[in-house]
Amino acid sequence: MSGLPTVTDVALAAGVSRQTVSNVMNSPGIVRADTRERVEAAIKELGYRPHASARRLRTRRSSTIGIRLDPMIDGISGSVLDRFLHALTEQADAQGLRVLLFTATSPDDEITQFQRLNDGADVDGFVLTSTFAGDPRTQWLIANGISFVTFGRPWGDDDLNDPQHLWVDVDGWAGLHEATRAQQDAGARRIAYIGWPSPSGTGDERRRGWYDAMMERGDVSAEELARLEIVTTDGVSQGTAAMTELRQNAGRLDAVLCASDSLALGAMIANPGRVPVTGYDNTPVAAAVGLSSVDQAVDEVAAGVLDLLTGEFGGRVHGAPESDEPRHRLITPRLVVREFAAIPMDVP
Amino acid sequence: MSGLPTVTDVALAAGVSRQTVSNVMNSPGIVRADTRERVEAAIKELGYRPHASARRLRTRRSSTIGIRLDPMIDGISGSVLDRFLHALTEQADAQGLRVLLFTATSPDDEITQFQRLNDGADVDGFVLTSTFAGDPRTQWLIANGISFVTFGRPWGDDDLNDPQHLWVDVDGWAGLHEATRAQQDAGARRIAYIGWPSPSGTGDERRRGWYDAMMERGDVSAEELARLEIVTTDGVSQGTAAMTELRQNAGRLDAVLCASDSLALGAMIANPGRVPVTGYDNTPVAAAVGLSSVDQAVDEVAAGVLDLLTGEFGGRVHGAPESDEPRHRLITPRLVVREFAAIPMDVP
DNA sequence: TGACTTTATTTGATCGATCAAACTTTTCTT
DNA sequence: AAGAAAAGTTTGATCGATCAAATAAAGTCA
Repeated sequence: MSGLPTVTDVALAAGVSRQTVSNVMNSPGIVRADTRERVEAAIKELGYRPHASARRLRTRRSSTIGIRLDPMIDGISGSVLDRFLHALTEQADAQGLRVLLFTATSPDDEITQFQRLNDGADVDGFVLTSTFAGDPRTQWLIANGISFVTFGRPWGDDDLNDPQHLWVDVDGWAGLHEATRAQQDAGARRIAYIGWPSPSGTGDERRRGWYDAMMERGDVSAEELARLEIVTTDGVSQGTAAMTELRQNAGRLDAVLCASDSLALGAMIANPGRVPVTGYDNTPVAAAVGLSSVDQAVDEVAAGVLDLLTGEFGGRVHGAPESDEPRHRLITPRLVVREFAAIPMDVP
Repeated sequence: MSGLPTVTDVALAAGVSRQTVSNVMNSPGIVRADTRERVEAAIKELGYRPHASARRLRTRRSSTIGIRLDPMIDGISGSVLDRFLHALTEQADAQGLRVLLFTATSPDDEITQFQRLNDGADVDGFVLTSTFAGDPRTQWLIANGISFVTFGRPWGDDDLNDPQHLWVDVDGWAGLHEATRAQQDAGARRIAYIGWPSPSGTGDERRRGWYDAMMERGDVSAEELARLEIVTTDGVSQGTAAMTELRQNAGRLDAVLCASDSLALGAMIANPGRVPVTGYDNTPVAAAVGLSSVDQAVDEVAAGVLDLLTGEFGGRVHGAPESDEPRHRLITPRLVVREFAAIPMDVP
């Protein structure tokens, strides 16, 4: 025994066979108690650690999940995915799963990577983020029978209930509905919304949350509501511009809700009246400047992803399709309320 | 051939032996050109992909590097490590290396993970972040002959030139020196510095950059300089407090430099005089609010790390110790100057 | 007790690739 | 052109674990 100890070494030391050692590690139940203890002692004694690659070669599974690390975009909202990655890694670790990162320049390139990692038995499955309508990646994975779970629901028409597409998502509707309610309960009537142009899966959901809550209360007529809504692309300066426009055209404002923290930060900058502003994503920026925000609860998302991936359907996408356990999780976000602290700022 | 094609399948198809196929992939030089083409055609034809785990079992190397994903701290500065991770993954991918994530609850736990991943042939080496004085991790890795590179120089007394400790770091001194110079060139004389308590490896470096630049110019006496310096722990509100204190006790302020973007953001909040504030890390927050900041150039850091890891010394830490190629890289950061945009804000 | 299960353990084969050494072909010497 | 050296290719063994099937031990029942 020159290098690290192997099963054979342990078997020899414990006076049993290789297979028994293997059984102690993988199916302890079928080994008699006293034998098991002897083997466990030998394992400890020799400091034995199973050779992961050898095991993978034989079992054809790697206990590793692959996830693509998206390129950094603006940075503010990008941190949500980073936080998700943290949560995922932490929880995967706790289950003995490893997380392998990779990058890709396009969806097609990403598919190439899927193939490479899957064929090499590098990973057992994938976690996808940033899904979009007509996403070729999910189609390819399904066609090739590779396990995966998406963070983000499928936005295609009839994909939502595709039994082969497991997904976890955050209920943006509920998030904005709650945020709107919170402002209403605090006495606000005229609550504006700065959102993204349609069609945008997530954006439309969030907008609807605000819209429904407003309509339910009925404080504002439908026509007035239209004046309280502004559509713009994401970004801090866009938020500032939108807020300026609202102040000029929307009449009195009791509160402003935004589709993202970037927009919210921008809105705060042009907010001398100190109207309460609420963002979305609860990014570090929101925490730093004391901005209320809707928190996506990445921990719960990560838990859901792993649950689906390793659960009844997870080992293999095609496993046990007859069961009727739900194939997705819709997480309700949490509203984080912060004092309207060191803000507002003045436009120079 | 039921499953995926193997070397044997390719060999059969190309009319050569397994080993020749293997040679085509690993040492193309020793295979005759026409044979090689035939094999390559067969590989393409069959869509053959080598089985990563099998290869690892045999070669005892994995082409994978492990990196611990630090727990999220405050979030603002934490994004530097996330950006580094992005850069590392991207560049590792380009070199055919994979990045495996893991988490740990303490340095000792991290060492346990090192052992597990190393023994299982899961990784060839590690990238460490957030090193500190007397770090047990580097000692353990050196003692066990495991390859690693740290992002962050060793802070122990005589470790800096330890030939077994490869490291890459950003020259904080140069960063603050340049930032100070930039303000001086713009006409500023009385430049304050908000930093961290000593001893702090990185913090002390940065402070010294400011201090040296101030002394070189000689606009301010040493006693006055002491009044222009404030020491505090990191955080947005600490930055606000420090700025308030400076305004009360330090006399006229022409500019303020901070050890972090968190402090800088805080400083800006208590900055009605619109004194130029410069942060450190060039985080998304700095970009969003239009704050000048020192950029750590994570791309260069990542390149340096990979270079050291895969280079002459990288394959094995103990490899070729007789060469005199430098065993570390000191990256010069870049000052990112931004207009003092939508800020300042007023304290309510 | 002896035949018959059930439970526990062992043996031989295998996963897919590469290493090391043997072997064959080509190229170089003189 | 014969013999030596170099280049190219093939064969058998091996990495460390698990699977599948065979064997041994323990427990059950008439």
